[in-house]
Amino acid sequence: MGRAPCCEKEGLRRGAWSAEEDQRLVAYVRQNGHPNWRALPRQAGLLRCGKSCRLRWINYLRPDIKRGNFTPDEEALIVRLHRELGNRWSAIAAQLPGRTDNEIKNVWHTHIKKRLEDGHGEEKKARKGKPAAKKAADAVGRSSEHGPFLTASPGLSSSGVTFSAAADSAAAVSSSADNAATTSHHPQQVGASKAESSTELDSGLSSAEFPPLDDSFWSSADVVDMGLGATDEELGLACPPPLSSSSTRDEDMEFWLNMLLEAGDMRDLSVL
DNA sequence: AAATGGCCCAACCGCTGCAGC
DNA sequence: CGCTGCAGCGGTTGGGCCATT
Repeated sequence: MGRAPCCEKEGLRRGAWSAEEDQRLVAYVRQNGHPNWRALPRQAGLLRCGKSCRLRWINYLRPDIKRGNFTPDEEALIVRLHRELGNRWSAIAAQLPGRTDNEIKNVWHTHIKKRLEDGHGEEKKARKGKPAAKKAADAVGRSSEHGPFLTASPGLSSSGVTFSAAADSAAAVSSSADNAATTSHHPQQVGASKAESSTELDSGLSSAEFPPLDDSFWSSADVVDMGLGATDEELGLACPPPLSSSSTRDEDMEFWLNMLLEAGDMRDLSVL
């Protein structure tokens, strides 16, 4: 036993990530992928343990993360999957494109569980259930305060679904078919968030030292280069439905469920 | 206007499973 | 076949922010 700690603790930073750290991590992953999380921080010049880097990437910096409120559809799916899978958050997250296990776990504990316990689909009192706009603001606030040069996208759409990662570039690319996360987008909002993000970025960082990522960053080719693994196509998954005003959340959800079903991931589930 | 309480979420901790040797 | 190291997972916590008093 006595397994060695995951990382040498001395001299390593902990706590909230700075914009510079985020940028370093993203830049490094962009160039080299993440074949070895343990070695990554050293190679990337980060004073973090590999675990921390991995978590930050997976839960926050990944380009395909969807942020914002969970839709009723998503929540219903979570409830259903939780009933079947239990606390296997990663398995549940696998059925919710763009959502992380951590996020789902948080939502479960802070919203859904309480509602189920209450028995009537109401969240308690006023504050519970921050207004969507507020939630978005929170995300932005956090992001900008210690945060990610990638602001969590402030462009929270009315559907409550937004798309966070990679301020400029993600916004620019968000309509890309590669981007599994996006389900609805309002260009004007994206534009607004883009402007905000740039401002935050510019004010917080030396652009010379950390030049803004160009729009091509999040393109599929780059993402593949980043070592994120196979593209959806390579994994046997088709791209999500193209965005359109007629595309509904249900359709999107159904699409992904069908894809996963076809891929065999859910063969043993009676979900559908 | 200030104090307090509660909510939310990012991040950490510790354990498990798996692959390589 | 056991050991070791790594990635991944789930539980928990700390701190910021907002609503209420």
